[in-house]
Amino acid sequence: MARAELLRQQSAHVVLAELKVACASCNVREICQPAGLTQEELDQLDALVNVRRKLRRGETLYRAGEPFDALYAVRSGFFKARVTFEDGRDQVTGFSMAGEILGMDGIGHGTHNCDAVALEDSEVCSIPYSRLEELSREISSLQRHFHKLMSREIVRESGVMMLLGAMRAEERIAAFLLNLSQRLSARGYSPLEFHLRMTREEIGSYLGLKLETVSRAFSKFHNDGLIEVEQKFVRINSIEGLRQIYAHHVN
Amino acid sequence: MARAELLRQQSAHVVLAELKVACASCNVREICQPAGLTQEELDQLDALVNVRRKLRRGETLYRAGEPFDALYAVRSGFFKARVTFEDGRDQVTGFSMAGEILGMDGIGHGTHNCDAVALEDSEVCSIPYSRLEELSREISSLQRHFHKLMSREIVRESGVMMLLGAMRAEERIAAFLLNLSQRLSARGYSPLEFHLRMTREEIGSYLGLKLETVSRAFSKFHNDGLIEVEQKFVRINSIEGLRQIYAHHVN
DNA sequence: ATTGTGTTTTGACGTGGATCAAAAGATTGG
DNA sequence: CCAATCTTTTGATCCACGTCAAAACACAAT
Repeated sequence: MARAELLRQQSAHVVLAELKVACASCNVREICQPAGLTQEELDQLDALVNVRRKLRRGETLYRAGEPFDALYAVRSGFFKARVTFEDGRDQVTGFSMAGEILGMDGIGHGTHNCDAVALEDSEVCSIPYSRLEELSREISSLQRHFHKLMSREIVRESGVMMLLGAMRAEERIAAFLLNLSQRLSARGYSPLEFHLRMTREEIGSYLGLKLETVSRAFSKFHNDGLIEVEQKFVRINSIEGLRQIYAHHVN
Repeated sequence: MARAELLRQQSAHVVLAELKVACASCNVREICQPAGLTQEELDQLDALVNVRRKLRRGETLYRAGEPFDALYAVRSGFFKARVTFEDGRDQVTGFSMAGEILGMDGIGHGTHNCDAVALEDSEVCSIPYSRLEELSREISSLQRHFHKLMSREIVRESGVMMLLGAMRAEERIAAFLLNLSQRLSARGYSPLEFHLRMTREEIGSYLGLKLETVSRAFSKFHNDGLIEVEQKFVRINSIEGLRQIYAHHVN
């Protein structure tokens, strides 16, 4: 139901986009819809977020080391952020879904710090950074909004540090599922049924685990009646059960 | 991203306090100076960073959940950032030395996300956040500087995620020592001899290890002739040797 | 100095998750 | 459709680090 509603909004948006009414009607809320903007400010924002880019599954939006000049709002699709070591191994540092912002790691040093890879066919709006800076000097609610986004990314990462540093395998995976569920829910999708866009190996990389461990945890949760898993499809039977694993921690 | 890059990023906290002319008397040695400020702008910055606060060892600068209203520039001393679970366990998410900024995690939700605890007698300058926002709307170089600070904190944390997710105990500890060495060096202290301000347990918490593992790694490095350790005092005999451990990685 | 408390080291042992291996599904391309 | 490749599952074994324990050591208060 919620999903159908969102899809309806998305298709309506495509039509409107051609009429240059992008941000106000876009389901991407992260940066493009701070509250309390005047019509004029909304128009300025629309002008800011102008360039669209489509990516096929597997394509990279940007790579570590490339010059940074824009943030990206994910309009549709799913991305992973990845850092690669010299020896070829890589670590996934985050996943981004529609309505989230990519690229804030590049501001600090003027070059991207990681690769952003589309895990399915995706579309992004690019937000030229220099113009975002200008506009946020004029529109204080945009400024505040942008600062909150950056800060929340800091908080998100310190959450992952806790996952990695203080929790055991099953707790990490329960936390991962709950987090995904909550983010999907916040965007109008079902919090209880969804498709994983990433492989077990990518989940493992993100959580500091091996793919076999991820697989075993999924099987365990299934046997305990907490979830259904069929390949990439997940149904959560007991949010509360997952919370208990997550909250079990030590003790 | 190259491993050397990771180290650089972890260490690169730039200071807001360095923007402040009155901080000429500050013992913090600036790394870089902001460009293009008029005298009037400098005076405005001067007024911004006004309130000082001294903390004794063990005191908290702020606690998770408290309302956020200011950032803090560490003038002297040493802090840890810590997140506490409901069950009483805590995880150290970072260490801050003189010349670094604390509190950016609070912007996103208006409340602090972690505790900041002084590990030795320390002094901070507080920077009222609402005035920082105002001023950064007027002074674009301040705005840019602030954004870089936030972004570098994001990058620093993703570096820690890599430590925690992809490296083994001795590699983490070598990386930790190298990072500390580099940050101290950047502030004019010796990169080869320093006092640890935190306990083995706090190092372990930060690195996702137990204190015994930290202690054993120190002993191992000592036996291999890479470092001298006597309680909190550390002398690095071979930066290169530590780098090799750090770069050795699995396989 | 003395006592108490917190920190560090080291040894012995246990275990959670990695590694190795193999087979069963999925997915893609011809 | 089939063949090739990638992904997932599951079992068996291993080992890096955690856990438990004890003693040495540092430091602060008295």
